[in-house]
Amino acid sequence: MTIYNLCMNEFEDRVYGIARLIPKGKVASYGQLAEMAGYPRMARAAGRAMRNGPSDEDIPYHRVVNKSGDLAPGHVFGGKERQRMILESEGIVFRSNGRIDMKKCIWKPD
DNA sequence: CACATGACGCAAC
DNA sequence: GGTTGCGCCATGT
Repeated sequence: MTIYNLCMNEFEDRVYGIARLIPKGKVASYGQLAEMAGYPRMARAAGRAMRNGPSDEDIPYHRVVNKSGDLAPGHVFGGKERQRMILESEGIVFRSNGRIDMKKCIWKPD
């Protein structure tokens, strides 16, 4: 166990705490979560955190997406169609290109 | 140690 | 709008 592991634990805990706050009908980007957690330029690590995260029902992993509005690679939520279904059922608006309308759906916390 | 890979993001074209 | 290349950081080989 190194100092780096400890920092990552802190980072991940913060990311999970923030992700939990994403309201239904909104989405947040990986970079956004990283920045809100106080670690800008850690978008990739945020993505990794989502992959390794605990199976906690309170953490809406499906609401965390790429900044350009595309979904997680197919092997995560049992297919992009699946993730899209979930998001659409929450009110997320998709564009004809199959990506989220980030203009409307990006989460802007107070 | 060098290199590749990935739920990323940005600038440049 | 789209593609490409590069920087980013943690991990894996």
